[in-house]
Amino acid sequence: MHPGWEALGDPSRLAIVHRLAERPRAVGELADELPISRPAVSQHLKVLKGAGLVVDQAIGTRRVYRLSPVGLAALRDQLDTFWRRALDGYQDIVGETEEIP
Amino acid sequence: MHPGWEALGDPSRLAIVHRLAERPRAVGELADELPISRPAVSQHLKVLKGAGLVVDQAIGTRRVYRLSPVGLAALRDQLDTFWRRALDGYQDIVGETEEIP
DNA sequence: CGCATCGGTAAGTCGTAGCTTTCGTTCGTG
DNA sequence: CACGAACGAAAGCTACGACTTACCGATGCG
Repeated sequence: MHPGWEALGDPSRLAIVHRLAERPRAVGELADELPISRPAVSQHLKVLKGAGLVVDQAIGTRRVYRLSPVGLAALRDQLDTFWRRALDGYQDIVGETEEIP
Repeated sequence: MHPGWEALGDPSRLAIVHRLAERPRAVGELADELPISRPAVSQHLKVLKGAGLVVDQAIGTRRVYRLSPVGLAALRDQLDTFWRRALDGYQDIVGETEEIP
């Protein structure tokens, strides 16, 4: 639903991803560690879930969130494509400087 | 100077990166293809440059921008780390379901 | 030299994303 | 069954970022 890159663009959401990379956590657990309120964390998790970067699991009254490998892999692959194309362009600049002295 | 993830968070900047992935382009060239004005493109390029995602090269009156491999690799590696940690967490959930029946 | 092209900077406007507070709902527990 | 814990949803406020127009410096060309 959400573009994915915009999800990681926000500092608070990136911080959440960092915490979830260590281990899965509940909403309140994240809110305790971050300088924002718990509803704010919920809103961010909603965006991250919409982008397919996290998945949630209900355990009693708590909701445990964890990173989603598929969503992260999609962004990583796209970034990897950019990186490869950037290398190709870097080859060009070397070739040009030799051809146009 | 800029966090890097916020740079790719904006749709216009992501579009610029997409174009630069095809081939290096000048500022006006990008502005013609995008639905925003040329100064807006300049501002976005400034952010991307601050994040180390692009490098510029003056050719006459024109300024040609191209993707920077190092900046992109940094983000890709960090995303790859997230992905690997996500896979580890996925292993845990399988183990738990077997241990707590 | 003027003149045009190309691009960065400054100033100002406007929308929206992020946050908070409040409320409603679900689930576990005594 | 009543109470508390945990979370999501709604409403409202505010600050910031993305855009625009206008201006100015630098380079190339006749």
